[in-house]
Amino acid sequence: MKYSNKRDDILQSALELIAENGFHGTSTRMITEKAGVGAGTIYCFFKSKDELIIEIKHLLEENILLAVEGDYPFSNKTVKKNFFHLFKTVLTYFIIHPTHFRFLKQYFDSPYRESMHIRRIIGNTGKSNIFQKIVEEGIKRKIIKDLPLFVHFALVFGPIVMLAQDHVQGLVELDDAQIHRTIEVVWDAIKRNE
Amino acid sequence: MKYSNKRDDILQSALELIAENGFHGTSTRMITEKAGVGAGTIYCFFKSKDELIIEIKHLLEENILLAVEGDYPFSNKTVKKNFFHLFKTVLTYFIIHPTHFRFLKQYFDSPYRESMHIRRIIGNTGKSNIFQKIVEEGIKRKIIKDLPLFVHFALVFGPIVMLAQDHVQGLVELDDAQIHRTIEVVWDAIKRNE
Amino acid sequence: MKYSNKRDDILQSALELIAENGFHGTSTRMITEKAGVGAGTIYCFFKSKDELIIEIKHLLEENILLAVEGDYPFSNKTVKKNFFHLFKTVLTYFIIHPTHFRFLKQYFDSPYRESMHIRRIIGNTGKSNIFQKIVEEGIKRKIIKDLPLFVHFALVFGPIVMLAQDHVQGLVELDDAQIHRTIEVVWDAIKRNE
Amino acid sequence: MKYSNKRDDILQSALELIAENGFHGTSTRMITEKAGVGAGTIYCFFKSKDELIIEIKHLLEENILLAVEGDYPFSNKTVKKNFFHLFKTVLTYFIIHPTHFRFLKQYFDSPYRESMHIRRIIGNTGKSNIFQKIVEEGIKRKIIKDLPLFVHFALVFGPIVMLAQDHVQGLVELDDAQIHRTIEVVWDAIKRNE
DNA sequence: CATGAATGAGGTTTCATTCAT
DNA sequence: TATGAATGAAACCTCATTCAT
Repeated sequence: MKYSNKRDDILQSALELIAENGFHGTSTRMITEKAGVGAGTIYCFFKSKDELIIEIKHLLEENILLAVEGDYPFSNKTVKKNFFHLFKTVLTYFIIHPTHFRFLKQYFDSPYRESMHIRRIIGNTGKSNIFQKIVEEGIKRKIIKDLPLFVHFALVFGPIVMLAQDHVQGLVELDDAQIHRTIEVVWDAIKRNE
Repeated sequence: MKYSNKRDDILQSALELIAENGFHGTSTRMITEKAGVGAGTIYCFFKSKDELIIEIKHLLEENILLAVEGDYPFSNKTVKKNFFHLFKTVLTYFIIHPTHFRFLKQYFDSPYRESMHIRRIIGNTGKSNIFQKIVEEGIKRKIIKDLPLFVHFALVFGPIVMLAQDHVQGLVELDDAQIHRTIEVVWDAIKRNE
Repeated sequence: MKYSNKRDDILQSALELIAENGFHGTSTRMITEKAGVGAGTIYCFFKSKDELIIEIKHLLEENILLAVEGDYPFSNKTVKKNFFHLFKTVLTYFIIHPTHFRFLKQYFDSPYRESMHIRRIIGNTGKSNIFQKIVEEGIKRKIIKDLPLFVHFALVFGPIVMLAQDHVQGLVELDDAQIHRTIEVVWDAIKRNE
Repeated sequence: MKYSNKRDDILQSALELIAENGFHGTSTRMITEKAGVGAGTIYCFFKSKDELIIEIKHLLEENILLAVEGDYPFSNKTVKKNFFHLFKTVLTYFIIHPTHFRFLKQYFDSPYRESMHIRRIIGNTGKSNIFQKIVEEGIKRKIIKDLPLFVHFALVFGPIVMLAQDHVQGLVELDDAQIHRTIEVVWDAIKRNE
């Protein structure tokens, strides 16, 4: 095994507590108590509370990327199919993993790491910029409206985040049918008329 | 004048500091120093730091509502015109008052007041529910798609918040033409086809 | 009054505790408890534990300088009389104020402030460098041996520090007669033969 | 070999680190890392960090004693020659081994082991009290002034320590000629006039 | 209404030490 | 003998809040 159990326990406890109470509402003491380890054990694995938080962020990013890319062959499909897949996978991921969503929302929105933005996860980060590719191909093929990428991003991920937020807060229930209808509507926004 | 100058100074200082540094990054000491008042003076006007923050939120809410309603006669116009007015006013407000946007973003996203949500400002709160009225009328008249209100909300305010965020962070410049084009696209999403 | 009582209480408690237990053996908690103030009160007056310690050092330095210069007119006397006065005053000061001696010894010897040295107090600091003047005048008048200043310094203050240390540790009792005889001997070292 | 390599490595690392950073500035972790051993290995050889430090002190004491006694036949020589030999050897030892000097200075000056004193190394301790013998013989033969031993000690070792300190801190360069001249001056102090 | 000295609970982090391997 | 993961007490410091003025 790559890491000891305790390391994982700490990561999991921190993820859940921070999703619940925010960074500043979560003391290292709370984390270690929930994880069932000694108060100093965090510092066997992470240089500081900050590093722990950044590590969680990295793990979640990898996770989401995996969910989106997975074994789905983007290159064999139509622009519309790719778009539907991306939208559905991301929204579903947030609904299935509300804790991850809440953590990331706090991470990107808080002044904790000012320079980051949720788009970095799905949009432009690292090896992957699936969304950008879909949009650019759609524009080139005259399937999608010719708007700046950041507008497309806002049109697509703005609703995703807000719906996930509603769901996570228990204000609404999103089933597959509802999600599918919503994607159709967003597609109406970005697709070219006629 | 309704309030003493000192009270206003405290509110203004707190608003700016919190927009910049977040709730937990802003100590009462910072607020009183920036406001040029004594360390204890906050407690002449507010029961606690929390109450101060809630008061700021209320004031901003009123402000935005005023900007949206202002002297615009919603009842004399078409659904589309009303929608365009609402979208443009809200987004423009956030762009003109980045400090307000940042404060509210932090307020609603943080676990500070778990039960709140940005929709409460514009959507459903208190005396006003303009958005709801526009949507319901549009649905009744078969101009707007028949979707749950919360979906419409996500489709409209999701992009607004994300664009405002981009603008506030200095990632993009949103001029009137750009805003107008974006509204058209969102309208494509929610309007009925044919 | 320039400072509140509490500030003085903290200074005094810190001085005594550090003289007894050293810097690292003295926690801020010990200081505040001995001073009878709250745990955070140190930070009303000093930016950090370090600043508190530095402030104590400054006060002691001023004190010693005052004792040495006082109203003694160095310029009216012979080199030998001036030397006797300086030696006696410094050694006596350390004997009367063993706490001050112990604090300063720890301050200058510990790697706390590596760059400092006990000579700075009496020798070269700030406006005053009495010892240097005495030595230089003595050399010019051919009363004192022509050696580098630092050697003279070691010859004179080395024994002073070591005797004070003996006294402070209770190993010996130094009375005025003993001190006087000792000065004579040190004078034998630095004075020119014939 | 008497001790395992690891034990020696720990002793050497601790000596160097403590000379550089002081007792409290040197963690057991630093020592074991520098020594290239496991974190717990210290406790295979020493009951505690304190015991390790005391062991180092003992080793250094033995070392210095060896340097002073070496194969120099104190009993065949004059008081003055013996005195010169002792002074020169001790000062030179400190200059050659600045790490040892710094360690011992910290050890004796800190409240770490309150009861100790530098004199114990050379003066009165254990099997050896060379300095005492020289002084007593000098007094008996009317070569050295009839002063208490501790005064002689201060007169001789006070300057030694202070010069070594200057040298170690890089404030001065002490060559053999300089050392020799200095011994002459100290000798002027303690020798009987006429 | 206004102050600011004072508080002390609670925050993150360090570190000597232990113990199962 | 040797390890190093794990511990938890204790360190320094921050900060919302109080209260005598």
